[in-house]
Amino acid sequence: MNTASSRTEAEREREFLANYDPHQYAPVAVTVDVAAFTIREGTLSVLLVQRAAPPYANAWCLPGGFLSPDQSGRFPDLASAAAMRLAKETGLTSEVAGADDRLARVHLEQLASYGTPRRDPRMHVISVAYVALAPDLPEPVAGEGTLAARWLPVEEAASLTLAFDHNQILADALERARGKLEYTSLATAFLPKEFTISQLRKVYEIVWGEDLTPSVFRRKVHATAGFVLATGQHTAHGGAGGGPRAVLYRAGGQALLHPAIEREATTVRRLGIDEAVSS
Amino acid sequence: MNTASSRTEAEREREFLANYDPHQYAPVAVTVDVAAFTIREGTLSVLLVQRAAPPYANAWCLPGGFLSPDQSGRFPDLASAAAMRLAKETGLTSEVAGADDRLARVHLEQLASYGTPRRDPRMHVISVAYVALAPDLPEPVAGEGTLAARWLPVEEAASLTLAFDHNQILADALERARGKLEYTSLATAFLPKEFTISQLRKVYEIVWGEDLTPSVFRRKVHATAGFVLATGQHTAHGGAGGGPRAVLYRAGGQALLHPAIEREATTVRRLGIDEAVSS
DNA sequence: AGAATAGTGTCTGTTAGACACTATTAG
DNA sequence: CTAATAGTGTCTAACAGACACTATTCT
Repeated sequence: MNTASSRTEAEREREFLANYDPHQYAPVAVTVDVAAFTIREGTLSVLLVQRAAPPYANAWCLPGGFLSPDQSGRFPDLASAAAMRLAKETGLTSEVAGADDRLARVHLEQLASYGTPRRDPRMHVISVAYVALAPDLPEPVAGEGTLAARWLPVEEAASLTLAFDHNQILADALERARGKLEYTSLATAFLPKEFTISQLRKVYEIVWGEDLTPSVFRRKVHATAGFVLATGQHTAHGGAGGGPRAVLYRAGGQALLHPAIEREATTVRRLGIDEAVSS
Repeated sequence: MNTASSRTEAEREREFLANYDPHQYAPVAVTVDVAAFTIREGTLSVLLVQRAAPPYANAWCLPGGFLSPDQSGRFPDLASAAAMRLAKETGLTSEVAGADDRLARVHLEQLASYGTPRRDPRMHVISVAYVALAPDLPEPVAGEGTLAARWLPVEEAASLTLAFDHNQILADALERARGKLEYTSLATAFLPKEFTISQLRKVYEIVWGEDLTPSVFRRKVHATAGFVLATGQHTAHGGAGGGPRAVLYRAGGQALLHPAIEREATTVRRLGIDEAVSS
C-alpha cells in the first residue's frame, strides 16, 4: 500500500519510539486476579487470601496482584501472570513437574476486566480477572504479603465482604463456571485424570446444586463425541453402597456440547405468545 | 470480624494512602478499543480508522485509545471510555439526543483484554476490547489524530494487516457477535426501532452468511417469549417483489433464546461413540 | 397475469426425559 | 441377604426441519 514512502515511514517510527516517554501520562495500574474453583469434600470452593497490608488490610480477597515486569524488565502475558498468582498461593509451582501434575491440568480462562473508578483507593486500577477450574488441590500456603490462604465454599465466600469489588468478580466467575459446564466439556477439569461417569455427574450436581437423572446424564455425555474417552479399565471397587465396578474414562479434549446439558436455571418457558404493545 | 482493631486499622489505611506514590512502579498503559459492527448495504461491516501518527502510521486499526483522565483528573469506567471512542468516530455524540437515537441504541459489551508482551512498541499496553452492535450508522468522520474513518465489510477488513494485534481482536469480536445471535435476542441491535420478521431473518443471514428457512425462523422467533413485541402496525409497502404488508415488531428487551437459533457451523455431529484409548 | 413475499398449517423423523430392568458388588 | 450403584433398553410426548398452501401486493 504505502511502500513508496516505507523507508521514511520506518525512520519516523523509530524516531518516535526513541523519544517516547511512558511516564508522561497519568498513572494507571493493572492487576490480575484469579477466581480459582475446585471441589473439596463435595462442595464447590474458591481460593481466597487474607490481605496483610493496606488497603483493605485483614480483608479476604481473590488472589492477585499488580502486573509487573520481572528482573529483566519483561512483562508476562496476562494468562501467565494469572497462572503465577495461582501457583504462588497453592504452593504448587509448575517447575516441580512430574511430582504433581494437578496444577498442569488447571483450566485457566479470562473472565473480564474491571475498571470502575475508585474500585481501588490507591489509584486507578484495571483488574483483569481470570477463572480457574482445578482438580482437588492441596491446602494453600499463605504467600508473601498475605496473612492466610484458604479454600472456602463458594456460598461462604460470597457471604463475606471481600476487598475491592471482588464480590462482584466472584459472582461473575461463578456464573461463568456454572454456565460453561452447560456447553463445554470443562467439568472434567475438576476431576483426576481418570474418572467415572458418576463422578462426572457429581461434578455437575455440586456445581449447579441440583440433581440429575443418572441414565439421562450418561446418555448425554456419550452423545457428544470427544467428551470422554473410555480407557478400558475399571475402578478397583464398586460404588459406596455397592454396585458394579465402573468404567474409567479420560477427558477427551475440549469439546463443545451439542446439545448442551442444561441446568434448571436455564430451562426457561417458551410460551410463544407475543405481548401486543398497545400502540 | 476485626471490629476490635478497626479504628487503628482505619488510621493505618489512611496513612498508607497518603504516602502512596503511583509512579514508583514500572509504567503500564491501558487502551480501550472497539470493534463496532453494523449492517450496510446488505453486508456486515466494521468501523476502522487510519492512524495518522506512529506507531503504525497510515495503518488501519479499530478505533480506540489510551484510557486517560478528564480535565478534573477523573477516569471514566471502561464501558464509557468505549462509548466515547465510538461516538467520536461516528460523529454522533450522545449529547445530541433526540436528533438521532441510533447511538443510544448501540449494544456495547466487553469482549476481552489483550496483553501480549510487545503488542505495542511504545510500552507494555493492555487493551480492553469492546464489541458494539449498531443499527445502520452514518458515514464516520475522521476524528483528531486519524487520517480517515470508514465502515468496511468484515471480510475486507480481515484481509488487511491492521495495526497492533487488531486482526486478532477483530476475529474474536466477529466470533463473539456471530455466536451471540445464536442464544440472545441481540440481532435486533442491528435494526431500526421497528422491524419485520423478514428483516430480522436477513440480519441472521448476513451475519452468518447462510440462508435460513423463513417459516422455521419465524416459528423460532415466536417461540421465545420476549424476543419481539408486535406493535399492531404494518409496513407501508409489501416486499420488494410483491407480497403482503408485514407486521412490525419492536425489540422485546434482552432475551436468552431457548432453544437457541443455531447456525450450521455450530451444528456438529453427535455420533455417540467413544473412541477407545488403547491402554 | 406472474412472481415474490407474509404468514399458517401439516407431516415426519428425531430426541428428550422418565423409568423399568438387569447385573454387579459392598456391607 | 439387602441395598445401592452401573449400565442398558423402552416408551411417549414434544419438537425441529421440511414443505405445502393461502393470501396479499408489487411490477
